[in-house]
This record gives sequence, structure tokens and C-alpha cells, in this order.
Amino acid sequence: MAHFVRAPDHLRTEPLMDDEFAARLAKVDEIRARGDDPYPVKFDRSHTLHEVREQWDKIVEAGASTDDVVRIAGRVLLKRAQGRLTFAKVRDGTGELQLFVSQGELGKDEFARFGEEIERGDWVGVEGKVMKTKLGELSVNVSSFQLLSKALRPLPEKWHGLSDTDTRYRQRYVDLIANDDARRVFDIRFAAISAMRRFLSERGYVEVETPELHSISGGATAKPFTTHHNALDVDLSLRIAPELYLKRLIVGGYDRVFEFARVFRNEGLSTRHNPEFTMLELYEAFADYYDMMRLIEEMIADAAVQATGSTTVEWDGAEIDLSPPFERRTMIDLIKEHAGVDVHPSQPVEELRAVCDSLGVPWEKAWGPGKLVLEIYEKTTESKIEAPTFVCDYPREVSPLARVHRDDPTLTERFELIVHGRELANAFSELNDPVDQLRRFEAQASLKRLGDDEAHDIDFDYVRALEYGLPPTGGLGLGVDRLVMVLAGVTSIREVILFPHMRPEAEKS
RNA sequence: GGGCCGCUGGCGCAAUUGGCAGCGCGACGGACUUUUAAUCCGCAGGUUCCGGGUUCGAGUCCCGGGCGGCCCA
Repeated sequence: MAHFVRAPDHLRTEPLMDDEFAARLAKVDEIRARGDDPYPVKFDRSHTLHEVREQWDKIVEAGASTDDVVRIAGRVLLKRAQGRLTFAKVRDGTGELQLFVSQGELGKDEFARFGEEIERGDWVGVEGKVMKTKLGELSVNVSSFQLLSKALRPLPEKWHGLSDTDTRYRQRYVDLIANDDARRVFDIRFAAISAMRRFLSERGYVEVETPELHSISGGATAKPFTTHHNALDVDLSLRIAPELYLKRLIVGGYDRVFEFARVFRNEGLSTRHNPEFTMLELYEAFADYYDMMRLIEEMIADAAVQATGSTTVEWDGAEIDLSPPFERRTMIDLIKEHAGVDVHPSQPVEELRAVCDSLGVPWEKAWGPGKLVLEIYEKTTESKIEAPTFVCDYPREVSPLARVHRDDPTLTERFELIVHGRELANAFSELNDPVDQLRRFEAQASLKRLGDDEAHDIDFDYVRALEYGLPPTGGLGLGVDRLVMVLAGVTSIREVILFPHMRPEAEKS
């Protein structure tokens, strides 16, 4: 009997040793008893499955065989045994291919060994000639084979796959094996990310890395996760945004930088929020927010084409056209269109509170005019914006890191990109006046004293960096997970994060 | 945090009013040399998420708990 490390009960097969698991474990013992290794160290492939298809699919005729011998490997997804002939579908990281396994080619003993030893779910390596069956299916006519890894747990149902969301998210590896759609979503994710990397590199951007452990949490309004560094005996936060470090790099002389930043926010979970998620932030010296609009609309359109082949996507029941240019509208203008009111952060607080009351938007006494306008926008307007739209010119009061608008001192040069009511990106002409920045930080600090635990702390080193001179700079943050949701046509963020945050599996008593 | 829904064999799903826990795939045994979710014959497999309650009788109803999904805050 093989022995294995005993997993906690709640992670073990239920019932603890079901028949199929036991049978597969017994097979491992038989294989070892014969002197073979059910988990060999290596297999030399001559081709990936994709390469076999590329090279031979077009030139081999149905019912014909070549003399070309290949060595391939993959996981057995399906097995159709038919007397002295067996068909198997295998998959590697590049594609799928059929194995043609015949007693005539393998000999009686080896054919029998294939039938007993190689089961659905196992990894197998084979050698054989490339051929096509009568019905034209490209195959490898197996002349020898080797078990590469025995699967002890059976795969989910071959037609319906795995549908239980709990299992799909907790055991993503099974989801990826069993569900084509899960693989499709992540293929889109990885293609979009690599397209954006390429896009930015081609434009002279440098990919950088900045700290994830911050002693001052900044760059966004959110509750951080906190931790402690023992050697220095200091409390630290996991970053909520990389913004302030990236702008320090612009001060340091890097003209164009970007980072795919994993960020952490200690907030609830929903179809739109995971406690850790990925932001693309980028900063470009001598640019303003108009440059950021042009950059991101081109970058998103390019990523869409690279990842899906099209700039048109279907998402949440809507057809969305991601081809540039996106609409450019001001927040004030959009509020007028959707809520039917004229508001502006230059108005007295009392007037804006009255507008809130008339629209049924709750407000708090600590809020100034800018926050009241933002709240009116978020409650009445944001969710109604359909086509990709740059919502421009946010109130200064709620944008502590954005430069004052060149034409209106109560606003900033800031936009958010909204698609079908959801925020995808946030960008500014960056605030580079150190005196103004310190004032804004102080305003945030007094909000924090009034009980707003999401308000910024003052980052004096960041102000010091600005005092050395940040050139005029455009900056942008893009929610990568949310962009992927749009591109892949899924409405839950858990579908685009490989291992979404879950409550730990319960101990069974 | 609130509302609604779900949890049944390894996986996908049934179970009428509270009345013998079933089906398909997979597994296991057998037939089959061109299949494509192969087909055909046979057979095994259950703590119905957990705990309590009502009842002659609970997958089903009630209470509490766990995990998940969707919507709302």
C-alpha cells in the first residue's frame, strides 16, 4: 500500500477514500511493483501539440499516414476504447490532439497496458507517426507510450464540466482543466496584459517596481491592510496604490514609467471588488490629462484587438464599442444631462445640500461643495453612462493629487473613464506644486481627524520630492481586472482573478 | 450588514402534497480496429452541508450554524 501525508480532513476526498480514488492509488502500487515509475522525472518532447497541428494538419490527407515520428505529451481528456483500438484526446499548454492507439501498432501486451494504465486525467507521453483518421482527424499513431503522472482524483463530468462556483474558485486548477470558458477568460487576460506591456514599451515607457510595503498609505482613498516589521519594530501597510512612488521616479528623471501593481484594499468583497487586485499605473513627463486620454483609448483598443480580435465587445447585455476616440464630457455637464440640475463646486454648501435633498442623495455635514457635487454625480449619473466616456474635471476637494484646472480653481484636471456605468480608469494632470500639495494633504489630514478613515495621511517625503521639482506630468491608473471583465464579457471580478479571495475552507467536525 | 437563491454518489442534475433517495457522465465487469460527449450489455457507489426540532414518517417543514452565488447598502 502506498502511503501519503494525511491532509486535513476537510481537504480530503469525501468519503475519505472513495472507490475510484482507491483504485487509482492501487494502480500506482502495481506500476511501482512492476518496476516502473508512475511519476517519472522527465519526458523529451519533439513537438508541442500546436506545432504538430501547424506542421501536418494541412498536408496530411484523411486516411493517410506519414513516416514522420513525433514525441508529444499531454493530459488525457477523453478516452474512447473500442476493442483493439482506442482513441484518446490529449491536451498540452498549446492545444489538443488525438492519439490513435491500436493493438496492431503497439502489440498485444503494450496495448493492454495502455488500456489499464492510462486513464482519463493522467498525463502521458507518446511516440508515433503523424496520421489522419478516415474522418480526417489529425492524430498520432502511438508506437510507444509512458505514463508521466498518475491522477488520483477523477476529472469532472466531460460534457458539463465543473459548475459549482465554490469549487471552481477554490480549485481553479480543476476549473481550468474542465471548463474551456475559464481558460478563454484567462487567455484574454494574459493577452491583454502583454499587449499593454508591448504598447507602453513601444512608446518608450520603462516598467518599474516600487514597494508594496508602505509606511504611509497613500495614492488613493481606501482602508489598508496593516502589518508589522519586526526587525525595525514599525507598523506598515500593504499599498493601496503605487502612485506616490511612481511620481518620485519622474522626479528622479525617468520620463515615462509604468507598473502593473498588485494593490490591497481592506474592504468588502463583491462582483466588482477583490481585496487584492491589479492596477496599471503609468506616468509621463511633459504630458497632461488630454495626452492620457489619447494614450488610454489607443491602448485599450489595441489590447481589445490583441486579446479578442475586435474592438466591439458584448458586456452585461450591452454592445460596447471600444474604438477611439471615446466621448469627452465634463462631470458638471453629465450631471445636468442625467439629473437635470446645475451644480458646481463654486456654489455655497447650503445650495448643494438642498440639491441633494431634492434628488434624495444623502449628505454629511463634514462635506464641502466638491464632495457634495461628487456625491450627486455618483448617485445620479455614473451608472447611466453607457459608451466609453472620459468624465472630466473633478472637484478639487476630492482630488488631492490632481493639478488645479487651468481654467477653474475649484476643479482639477482629472478624468475617470466610465464604461457601462463602471469606473475603469482614473487620470490627472499631476499636481506638481509642492506648496499646494502640502495644503491638500493638510486638508485631508483634517478630514481624517473628523473621522474619515479613508482620507490621506500626509506624506512629507513625497512633498520633499516635489520640492526638488516634478515636471509637468500626466498620470493614469487603470483597473486591469475590470478591463479584462469587459473584454471577456464577464460580470464578476472572480471570473478574471485566478485565485480570488475566499473564506478559508471550514474544518469538518 | 440586509434581501433572495443554492448546497443530494467523484462531476452534472432529478425527487409531485412530507411517503421506497433516482437519472446521466465517470468508475467497475464484458463486447467491439476509424471514434469525435463513441455505442451496446451488466454492476457497484449515498452522513441529501452541519446541529437541533416538529412528525407515524423529513432531501422536502421550523430554528440555529457553515460555505457559496446574485442583488442592495
